[in-house]
Amino acid sequence: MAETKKLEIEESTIIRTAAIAKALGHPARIAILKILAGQNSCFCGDITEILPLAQSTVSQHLKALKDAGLINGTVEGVRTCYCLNPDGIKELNEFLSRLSTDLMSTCC
Amino acid sequence: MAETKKLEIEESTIIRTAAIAKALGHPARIAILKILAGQNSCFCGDITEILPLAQSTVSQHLKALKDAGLINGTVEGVRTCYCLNPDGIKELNEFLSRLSTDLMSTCC
DNA sequence: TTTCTTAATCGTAATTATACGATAAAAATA
DNA sequence: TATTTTTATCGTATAATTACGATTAAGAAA
Repeated sequence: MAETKKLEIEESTIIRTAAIAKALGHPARIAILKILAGQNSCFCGDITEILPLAQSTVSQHLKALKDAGLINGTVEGVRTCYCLNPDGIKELNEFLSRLSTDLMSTCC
Repeated sequence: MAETKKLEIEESTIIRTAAIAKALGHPARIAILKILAGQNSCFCGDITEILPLAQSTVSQHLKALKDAGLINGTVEGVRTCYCLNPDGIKELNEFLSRLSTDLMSTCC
């Protein structure tokens, strides 16, 4: 039973880790995160000017990052102000560094 | 020019980071990496017994991990012996921890 | 009120990912 | 040699991703 429970926890960790990694799994989304890290807030239009992508595509990537819990978006009038979500970024750090540790410890 | 060069380097880093993250972006592949970390070598058939996936599907995931440089496969007679690729895992650790650091430093 | 701006969503097309069974190839075994 | 074992690959179906332009909705400005 303890075994089963441990397995369930492990599995949900795997699923969450994979979901975070998936959100990072496109150059545009990595770039967006770095842009948001460089300034403490940003609008979709600003990102669209920086990246060689259409506004609708940038909006889609922003949605993916938001769904993964890595960024927040707060409506400010006609625009939406995006910024990194501290909780999500902490989770990203925790889950991925834990994975790295697990893999490194038995490998390198 | 220094600026342009820096940008190119940055972009290749972003692309590689995204590629590594993409390889991690599926629960089955995270599970496979953990299985390989638990023992220093493994055959496709062993993994197929552990995971609820068909042999051909496991083989596909192994190929994805190999293409991303995260695992090695050496043919041993009729079987293939898979194990973590230390270089790839080091890269994983470097690129993702650097990303975490970049995002954490301005966020949390 | 009308026009403009901004971002989300819709519709769509093309590509990629995921999963499976079936098959093929190569080595081990009978 | 014939059979078995193991894994990669093929063929295929379905779903998801990625990208774009067009449209919509909501607020700001004229």
